[in-house]
Amino acid sequence: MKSELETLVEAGYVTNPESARGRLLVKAAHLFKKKGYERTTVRDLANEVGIQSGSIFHHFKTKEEILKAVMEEAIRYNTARMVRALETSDSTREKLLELIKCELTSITGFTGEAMSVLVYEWRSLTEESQAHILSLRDIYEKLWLDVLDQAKAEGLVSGDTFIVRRFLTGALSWTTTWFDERGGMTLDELAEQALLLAVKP
Amino acid sequence: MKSELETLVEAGYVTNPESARGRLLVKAAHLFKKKGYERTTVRDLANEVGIQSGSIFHHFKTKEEILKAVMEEAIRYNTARMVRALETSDSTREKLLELIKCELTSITGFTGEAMSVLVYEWRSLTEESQAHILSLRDIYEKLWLDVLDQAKAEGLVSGDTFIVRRFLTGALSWTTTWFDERGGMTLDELAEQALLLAVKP
DNA sequence: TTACAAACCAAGCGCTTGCTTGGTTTGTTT
DNA sequence: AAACAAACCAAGCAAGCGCTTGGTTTGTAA
Repeated sequence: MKSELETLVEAGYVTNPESARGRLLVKAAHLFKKKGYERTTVRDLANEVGIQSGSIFHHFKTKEEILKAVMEEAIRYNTARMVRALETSDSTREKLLELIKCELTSITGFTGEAMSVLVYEWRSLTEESQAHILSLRDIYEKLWLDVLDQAKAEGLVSGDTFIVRRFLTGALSWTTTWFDERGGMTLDELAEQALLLAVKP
Repeated sequence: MKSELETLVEAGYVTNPESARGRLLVKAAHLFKKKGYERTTVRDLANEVGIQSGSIFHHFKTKEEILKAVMEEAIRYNTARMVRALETSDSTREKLLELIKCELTSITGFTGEAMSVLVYEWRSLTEESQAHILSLRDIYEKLWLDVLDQAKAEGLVSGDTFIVRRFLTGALSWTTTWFDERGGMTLDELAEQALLLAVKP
């Protein structure tokens, strides 16, 4: 069976991570998370990929465009994964848990470094790029709010759904700094704990 | 009555914000939050303070030392405030609420910009500075964990206290990106909402 | 084999950066 | 008014930065 990633690549929705451009983006996400965007030079990045620094500009016009691409592809990929997860779950509680799992996976898994960059480095984007990324994030957030509003209507969640979502955003994105699956706790267990932040037992 | 800040200044524990060095730190925190540490040049900072860029190095040996000082003073100040708040509260539930209020105040109030810098810019510190700041943060975190452990012993909190604290850290620190007291919600109301993340109703 | 484009190299330009230097001003103490 | 230190200025250096350039290699398809 074709993986979701393959499907999205073939649709031209995200870059194939095995292409020259894709490998560059993966390494960029890695360095941008590890050292920060500004502290990472194009020479660092070229060295990591194994090419000359000038060759980078065959694939991207500017360094900032690399940062933008790292963020954009991460959002695209994870939005698609969330849409799919919502389709296959029934109850609202289950949908909420799936959203949490999806977000935790996006933070700790394949796109983890890119998601971290998205959170910490958005100030390094030009205003135009910021607006563009923000519009993509709005689509993502709409999925969350719709489910949370449904949960509230069912009495599953109390309190303002905007605030619940914001608390959750912070709590979940912060896991990137401490959670390690090797630490004895699985991601699903962590998701269950996180669900308790939002719903009454 | 003498303010807590004055007391700490006289004890030589933090820098007087009205001194030359103190004003520099306040402006630095402002710029570091607004533009990020790496994107802020010593010329930017000097311009904001109203001096020449070279004059900065009369007060600090390196640019990194400014960043370190911004972080260190913020932690010192807020740790002192937390200790004081715990002294004047009785029940564990009250202590927990006070901790949350303290942290929210540190994030949204006087030291807000510095706390934001602390969260987002620690990678720009040298390893030595990172270790130093971390040791100060450990003292701060110990206060939190002691209260949370007490709360768990009283059945007020369920689940691992480490994880509860980490969820809270993320949720609260994220408020810096969205909370605005002018938005109709007071800080105390927000604190009550945050308390619900940790304790059973 | 030829044709062509994608991918890359080697070299370096122009600019900005953190920081240094030697000297001057300002404020306080005696 | 003398003495001294804290605070600051004016000028610029050395290094590192993003990015450009003209040319070469590699892969692919007819």
